[in-house]
Amino acid sequence: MVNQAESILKSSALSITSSRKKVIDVFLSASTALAHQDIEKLADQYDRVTIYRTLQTFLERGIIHTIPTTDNTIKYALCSDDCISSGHHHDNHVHFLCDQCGRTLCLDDVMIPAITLPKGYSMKAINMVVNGICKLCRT
Amino acid sequence: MVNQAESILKSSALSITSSRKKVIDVFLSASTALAHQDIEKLADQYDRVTIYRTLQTFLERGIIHTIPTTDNTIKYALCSDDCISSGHHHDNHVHFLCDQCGRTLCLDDVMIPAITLPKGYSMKAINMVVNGICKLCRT
DNA sequence: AGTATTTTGCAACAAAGTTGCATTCTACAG
DNA sequence: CTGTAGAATGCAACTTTGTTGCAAAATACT
Repeated sequence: MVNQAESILKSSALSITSSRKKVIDVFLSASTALAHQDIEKLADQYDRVTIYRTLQTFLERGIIHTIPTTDNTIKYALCSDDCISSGHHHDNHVHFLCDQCGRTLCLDDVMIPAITLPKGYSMKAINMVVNGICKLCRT
Repeated sequence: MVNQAESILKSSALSITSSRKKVIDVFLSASTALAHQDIEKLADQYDRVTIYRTLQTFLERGIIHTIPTTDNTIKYALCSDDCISSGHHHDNHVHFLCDQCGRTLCLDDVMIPAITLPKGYSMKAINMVVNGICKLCRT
């Protein structure tokens, strides 16, 4: 059986190292988007700098993407399969940030509606982030 | 003639100090949203800490609001008049981040469309940020 | 004008992110 | 399977960003 992390690295033409596999595994087993700090803690056998560089590389290759948040933290999440394979990034679902538990979730079923920009503006990417209380915190 | 900065401070029941006036003036004369760093440079006669605290205060009073961005910077922008006066914040226009010049603009004319969240989620705020090339950079 | 209260600046600190370089690891040719 | 070029890692030092406590200064109000 082929490791999922390894196949992701292979399809991005990246060399397979234990730190990279670990970071991908962390994402795969996380149900939410992660801050740098979270990843550092969950992969604490690796150097802080290595995590920075790994995330940087993954961003460039489109393995992960960032989610803008209203607090000052950047969150990272794995791109969905079709997002990776298509080469260029199109992440067109809405993200949800729970004000209570702080988790960032991908609402894969909620698409970002189309908008019309004023004349002269061209769009390369679009992000939609909702703040509120998530399902788990309400029950 | 009454200073615009002073009237903003008065309507928020804040004491009028030169640093606060300066920060508001910086926003008033800026055509774009500003990062903390920008404000620090444009109001560099004041201490770094004072800028932090001033922005904090303005956020609490709803004089300014934050704009989430995909890079790791928070941008601040003045709230529009009706946004301030209504007491509770509703910032329902789209923001634009130019990948070329780095400027963050409020597209006041482009409203955020309504979306439907999955069952169990409640919405408190919503943000929509478009990345691309702005009007000025295209010409 | 005098005074209680708020705001500011300074200093010290904590956290986050970056860079250069020597060492180690990976991929690949032979 | 082994040797090696090139890539990735860890370490140390550093810069930037953000926070906290406290004394001095400024503001609002009597």
